[in-house]
Amino acid sequence: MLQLNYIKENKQATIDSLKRKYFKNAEETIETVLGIDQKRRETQAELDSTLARANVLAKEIGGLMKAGKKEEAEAAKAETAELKVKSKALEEDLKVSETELFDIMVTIPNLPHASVPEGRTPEENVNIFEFGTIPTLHEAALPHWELIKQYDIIDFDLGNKITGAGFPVYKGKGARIQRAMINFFLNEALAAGYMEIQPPILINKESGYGTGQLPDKEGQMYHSTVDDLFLIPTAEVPVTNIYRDVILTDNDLPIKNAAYTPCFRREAGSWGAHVRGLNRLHQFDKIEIVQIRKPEESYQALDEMVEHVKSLLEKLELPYRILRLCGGDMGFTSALTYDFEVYSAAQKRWLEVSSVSNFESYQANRLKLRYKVDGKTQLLHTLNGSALALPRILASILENFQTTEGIKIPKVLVPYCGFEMI
RNA sequence: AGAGAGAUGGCAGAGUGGUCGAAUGCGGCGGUCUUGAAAACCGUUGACUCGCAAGGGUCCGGGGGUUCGAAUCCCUCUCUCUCUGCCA
Repeated sequence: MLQLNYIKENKQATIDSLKRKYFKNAEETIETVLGIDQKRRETQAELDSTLARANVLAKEIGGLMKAGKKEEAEAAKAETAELKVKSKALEEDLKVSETELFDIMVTIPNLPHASVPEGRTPEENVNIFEFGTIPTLHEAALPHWELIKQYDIIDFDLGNKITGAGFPVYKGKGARIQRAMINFFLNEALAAGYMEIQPPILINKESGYGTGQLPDKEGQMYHSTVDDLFLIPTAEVPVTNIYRDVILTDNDLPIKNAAYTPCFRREAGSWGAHVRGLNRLHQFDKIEIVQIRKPEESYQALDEMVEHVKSLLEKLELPYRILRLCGGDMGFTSALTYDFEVYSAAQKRWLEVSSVSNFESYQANRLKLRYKVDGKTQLLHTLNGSALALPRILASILENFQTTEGIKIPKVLVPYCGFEMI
């Protein structure tokens, strides 16, 4: 959620920024917000003075009763009765204004950082970095969904039998390479100064609201209705919510957490050739890195996270590129996002394997995540990124490293796997 | 799942109708003392919100009620703990 004070003080800049994110009706929305806020404050001022008067009277009545001045006490009582009716009505009004305001505020996306490129569609994202060379494969090279069958390492039919589409079963070397990647990614995060966290993978509603999955994106999460809990779509949710309703001190900062979890996404309405095999799943594994920083340090932290993800992909010897997302393609809550894409040689496609974002104070405002500076509380900045999501990394390893003799394992993973070839 | 107990500030823990945003202890911060530290002592220390300010309002798990007045009484919901049962 944006900060109301910022909007008040930077009305035109807010509107202009929202347009860069292709937010519809920016002017009207901001006007409405300011109008409701104005009314809200007027109502509150009146309510406060009504209550103040009632408080004074209540104290007086106590004194009058003790002094035995019954008549005066009764007169005061009559006045409080009136005040009570008035304050009740004002409270109702205030509640209405607050609800209206909140309902609009949650529909307003975060404002893009100055460096976010103009643009509406994924084609307008800006390629800012490329690494590695795209491998030339032998003639009989196959896409990963054929390779996994040939080597019998991932079984979609079996997953289908046990659960349903999008829940693969990893077998033998398939399972072992998964475990190897998890350990590799976690160890790299540890070496980069992140503290490892093992969070719950079911979350309650409050947590869903905290990071913005609720109220809108309810349909994307699996819901356990008996207990009203949701399966996490990403470790970002439980890890960031550790810091919900928290006031940190200087000594606590910076916070750098890394967590491996399975992730669950219903992804309603997605189908087609682009989602074959490992390209899109209902359950997958991911290592997520989360940082909580002081506002003045958050962009430096973002760069640091980008460097971390770069080093992972380079150690895995995968060709990749980094895109700076344009305003129209960026997520609702993000101020600046870098997407990492790995080239998957047999599919001849770039696959998104990581998304690294700075949310500035947008999430923190809803989470009430603050810290103390000079005795004042101030919102912190939250950042997160995948480091990394497993399925598409595995897909590109399988495709890019296939040879006529088998699939080579990237050197860095060999000690973790215990084998060099599939 | 059954029975009981409970939910108060960063933590522990008093408070059972007005003078309570709340004793006390711990922790934190500042200071005295000390070469420095510890100890001791003194002071200070909740959040949100309206207001230029002075100052005001709200918050004792959530919601509702009784009352001139509620942390305190009533209703309700949620959660936690203990015992019993089940279980990795």
